[in-house]
Amino acid sequence: VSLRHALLGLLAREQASGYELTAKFDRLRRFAWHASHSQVYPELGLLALDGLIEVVDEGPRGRRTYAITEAGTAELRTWLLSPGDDPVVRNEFALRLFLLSSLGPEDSRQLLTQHAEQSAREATRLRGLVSAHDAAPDDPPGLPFGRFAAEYGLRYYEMVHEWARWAMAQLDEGQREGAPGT
Amino acid sequence: VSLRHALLGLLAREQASGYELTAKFDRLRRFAWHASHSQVYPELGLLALDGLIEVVDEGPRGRRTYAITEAGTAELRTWLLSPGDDPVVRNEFALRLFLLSSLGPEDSRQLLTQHAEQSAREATRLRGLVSAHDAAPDDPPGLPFGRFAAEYGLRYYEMVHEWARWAMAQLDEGQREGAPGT
DNA sequence: CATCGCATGTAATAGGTTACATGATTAT
DNA sequence: ATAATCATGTAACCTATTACATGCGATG
Repeated sequence: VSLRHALLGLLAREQASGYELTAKFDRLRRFAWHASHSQVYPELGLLALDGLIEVVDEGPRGRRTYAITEAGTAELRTWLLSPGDDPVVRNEFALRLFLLSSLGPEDSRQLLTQHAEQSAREATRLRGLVSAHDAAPDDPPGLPFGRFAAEYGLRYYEMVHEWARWAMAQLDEGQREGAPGT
Repeated sequence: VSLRHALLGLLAREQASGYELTAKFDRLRRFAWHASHSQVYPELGLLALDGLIEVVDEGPRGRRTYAITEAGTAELRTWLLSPGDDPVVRNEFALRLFLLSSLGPEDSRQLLTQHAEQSAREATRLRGLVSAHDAAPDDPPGLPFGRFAAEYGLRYYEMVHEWARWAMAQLDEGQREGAPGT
């Protein structure tokens, strides 16, 4: 049940309302996790019942700001430091990359080109955010999710880009010989 | 509904039974997708009903081997070549990495060390498989999921490893100054 | 005073995991 | 014989998405 721990982790950084947490998930979605508000609100209620978080402020339109409690911090720490069984990743983008060799070489090349461009765009976007941040480390805004996370995202998309270019080169080579190694 | 397309993609490479497809998902799980047999078998039934796959062989203990049909190939191609909306990734490993700055610097360093080692191990394992494959490209076995996929996995874990080392260096630097930039 | 964004909630449906259940073949 | 692996299926439960529903507060 990672949603619990994701919420605890977000609240450990800073207190927030369900609405804000939902927005944070929107920025996490391309890298690690996602949850919609219909999942967030009930789970916040349960976490509060369990004493892992608490309401620390009530604002304008029914807004409740939650903060992590000591018990919550302990629970989060335990989870983060526990080994964690072998990872299960769900990544439709990667799935498409893996299945691409089911296509003919022309289709594959088209797809790879598309993915190479897409990942390059993402990388460029993140590079911009990162260098803006490094120039003026404005603590709250700017970066999607903290400096470490941004660096991770940047390196991830750079990696995908390089991989796609490599794969295209492989295709070209295969073309000139025989079977294009699956 | 990506399960359908994942199954179509796997069957496009080669015909297989539900049992074999389930095993393939086990090898895909750390990179792209997963499904258990209780999901696979019913979905194969539906795909067959829709004429996207068909039974081409019946073996020993009720074993049915499926193959993709022309309609299935067309459907897969359409899906693969369609742009695909912005990716949603679910990756508990990455989630842990992102939340790590919620911890104190000592805990963070411990976690990063752990992750650096884990990703190094994975990278080494894949590097072994890849070079064995490149030496003797035995088509069916050896690689977890094809040469392109193995390369992707390898580069992914190398990237995570480098990132973890970079993050640790950042921590050290932050230590010597003030706040460790989130 | 109208529209947009903030803010929360619930219900219906779909997707996915775990547990239960069965039995045939192969290897030891 | 016995155990391990192959092979499928279903039921119960949990997780997650989409749709429905409501209303306050700020901005133009």
